[in-house]
Amino acid sequence: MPRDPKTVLSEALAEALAGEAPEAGRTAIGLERPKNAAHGDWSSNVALQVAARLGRNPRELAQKLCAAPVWASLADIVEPPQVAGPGFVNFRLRPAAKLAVIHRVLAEGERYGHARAAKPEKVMVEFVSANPTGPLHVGHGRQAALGDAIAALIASQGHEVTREFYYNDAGAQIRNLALSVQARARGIAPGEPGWPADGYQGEYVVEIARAYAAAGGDLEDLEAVRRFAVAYLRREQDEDLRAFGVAFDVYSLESALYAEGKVEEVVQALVSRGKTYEKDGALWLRTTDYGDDKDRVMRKADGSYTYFVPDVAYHVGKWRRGYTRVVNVQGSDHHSTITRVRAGLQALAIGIPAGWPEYVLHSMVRVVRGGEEVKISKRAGAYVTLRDLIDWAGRDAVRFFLVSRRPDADFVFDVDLALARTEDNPVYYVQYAHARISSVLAQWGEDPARLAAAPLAPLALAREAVLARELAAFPEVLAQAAAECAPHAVAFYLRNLASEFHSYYNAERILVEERALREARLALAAAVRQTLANGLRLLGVSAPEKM
RNA sequence: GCGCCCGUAGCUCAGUGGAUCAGAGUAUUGGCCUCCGAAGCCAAGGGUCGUGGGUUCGAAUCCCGCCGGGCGCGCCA
Repeated sequence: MPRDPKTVLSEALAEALAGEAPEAGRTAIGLERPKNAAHGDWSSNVALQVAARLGRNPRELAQKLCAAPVWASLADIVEPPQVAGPGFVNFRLRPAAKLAVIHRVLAEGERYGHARAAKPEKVMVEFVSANPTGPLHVGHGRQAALGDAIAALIASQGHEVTREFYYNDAGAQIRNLALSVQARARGIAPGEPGWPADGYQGEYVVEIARAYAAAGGDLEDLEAVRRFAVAYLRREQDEDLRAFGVAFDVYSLESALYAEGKVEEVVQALVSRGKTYEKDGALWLRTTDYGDDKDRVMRKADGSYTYFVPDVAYHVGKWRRGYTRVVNVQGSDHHSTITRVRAGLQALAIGIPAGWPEYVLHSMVRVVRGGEEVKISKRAGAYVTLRDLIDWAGRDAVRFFLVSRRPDADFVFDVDLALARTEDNPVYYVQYAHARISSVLAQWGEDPARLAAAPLAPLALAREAVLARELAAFPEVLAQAAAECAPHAVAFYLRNLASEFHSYYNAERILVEERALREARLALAAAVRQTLANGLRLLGVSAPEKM
């Protein structure tokens, strides 16, 4: 396998720099793909950076770098570099070097784009973590799609990833749920005498009450009602997640933290470290020492703990389990917890880095239907569930759509668009390219394995070079998306790759008479198909052969 | 009032640790199936990148003010 052009260029550039500007010392060589293809395949701004530091003329330095002797030895890979603009050094790869990626894709297959981490880490992605007080709604769907894709991306870079779901089964809200079910079972409706103050009004509560009665449950036993309701809703949530293609490795329970004494342990540690004080009958944590705008209550006057205390205990557990990188995917309405949890962890001084854990906060999903916004209110019970979305638009479309926007961007999910115009969803566009290529390969009828060695020299068209260039970018797209927890970059990449293929397909025929050209084009198409499939898989979307 | 996030084409959104493009989809208009899948392709029109300053050779991108929107600001979770 030929060496990666980027690495070759980077090393050669470093050598040229050492020759022309030894006083620059060791400098990071920035090499990137120009957005504008007219500027070549690779471009470096190293002359601009170094010149600014040394007080030299950037364009002149760039000229000297271009004239360095090293390029002559790389003549079979790259054309002589060119200076452009204020001092960029631009590279244009030789056609053969550019097309070589096709063989690489076909050789690596499902692994193409994946990387072997120099230092594999134990990574946990915690997401969804919905409390068992109701069905999963659209916001949970966004979180499930995001979290699963982020986990897959990080795993693709060679790290060991665990998907974890944490649920709060110990708080006041669970008690409210139990009281609501009990009330419904007694025939009490919201607003009527006997209805709990913060009761859950959704229809699903009626269903749980009915099921509890059918199972012969004792209405007076609130603890039994609670267990039944939690189990019922957990089962429903699991079914929805399964239908969405999301699976977790570990489920953690808040109640277990109490049962195992982890919460008490953390409180004691904080007290003995002098990070707390008593005031107004409550126990406070000095979170202001760690950037919070005021101290926070840990133990209320009634003796119970506030919600973030078990959360700190939970994260101590994550750290002790060896997760050096933890990504928590949460709605932006929880952003204030970040400071508190990190403050608690820092106050314990057990070696946890200041920025640990990482958080990916996503904005709320606004659902629009019939031109009007559907308010999401769990208490009122009127909201769009994840199950609804899957039923309307299908799993692939929902997952692709929910993951194709930046997490922190506002998000409008137009139900009518998903319902009535499913064919306009970009996911079909990408899948269509995959199916189209599959169809061409089937029509060709020979063994695709042969294509892995097909000579590529016949690929002389500009469009073919563009496709090869796009294919070569895939590994970098994945690496960056994984580092930045930005799966939407993959969705946009796939959209673009599909677009370039459709364009090529319409302009040129693949199954031409001439055998050498035919097989070269088939190899290119097969490489595109493989890359599309690899990208879709990371997003949890299927890559159909027919549709 | 304070904190975090956001403001880019009619609409939905990319690009945002400077230089080398203001872009995609959609909508509108006009073309392309005797030929590998028309769920496709080609083309046109459409934006002083919320606004006013600042830094720089260069700002959608960085800094400050303002306007507009979202989310938080509880001994709720």
